[in-house]
Amino acid sequence: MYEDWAERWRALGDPTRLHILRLLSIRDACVCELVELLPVSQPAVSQHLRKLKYAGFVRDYREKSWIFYALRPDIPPAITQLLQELSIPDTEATWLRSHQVGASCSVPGAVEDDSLKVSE
Amino acid sequence: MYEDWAERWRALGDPTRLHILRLLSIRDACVCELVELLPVSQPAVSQHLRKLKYAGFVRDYREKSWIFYALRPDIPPAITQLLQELSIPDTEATWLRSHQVGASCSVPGAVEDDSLKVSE
DNA sequence: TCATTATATTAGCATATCACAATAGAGTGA
DNA sequence: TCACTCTATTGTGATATGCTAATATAATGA
Repeated sequence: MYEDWAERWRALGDPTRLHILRLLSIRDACVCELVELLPVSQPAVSQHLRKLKYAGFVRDYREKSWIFYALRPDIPPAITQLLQELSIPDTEATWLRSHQVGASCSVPGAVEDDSLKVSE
Repeated sequence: MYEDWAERWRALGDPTRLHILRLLSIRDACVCELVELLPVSQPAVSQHLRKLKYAGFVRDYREKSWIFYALRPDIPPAITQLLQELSIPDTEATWLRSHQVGASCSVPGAVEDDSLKVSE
């Protein structure tokens, strides 16, 4: 009976997933953007996103070549509020706000702009 | 940086610990009372309490032979609120409210009253 | 002090979790 | 269709978690 709730809490119990949620609180992002901003591999990001989706914290939608993830609007306000308390490095917030959605991944025709890259 | 928060969330990510917190939201309880109400062994309860204590959700204090655990008053209201949404079986709530603190454990001089026992 | 009770700790096992590398699947656009 | 990119899945290994049984520690009271 408590297991369902525990599973939801557990989804928040990983630093990488908290990081992802915090990034998504700035704006929707596609997987490849998250991969650029996070210090883990693409499969790791993918699996974290799956857990967050299953737990009901994010939803995904396709747009062109990318699959975007977004915070679900129906997250309990209490949790949203607690997430807001997580600080986020200025570099990351700036990166997300200054990049056009999807513009960071090397898809044909995408803008190449490494000047603001956080990693590497 | 997110690890500290993740650890706190993780403490909530187990059904037995949620159960414990829910019970403590009714009244303080000693370990042996919790052991009676929970379907796990005494060492398991003890270890869960240690995690909850470390995560800052509960405090403990000694009284006579028993060590009581109590919800900490400084839990973020958002979390307290979410905990309130967990239902609790009437049997357990009744048991806790009808028993005198500490009266259920077989200490010399303690009242023997199995009539309201939940388990066995 | 000694026996008893309450709680904590340790040891050991089964399972879950998280990471990466490798691979598979699905769109896109030429 | 083919080549390329993006994302998901699978396999595997290291570590963490949760449980019980056994043991240790601490307080009580005769």
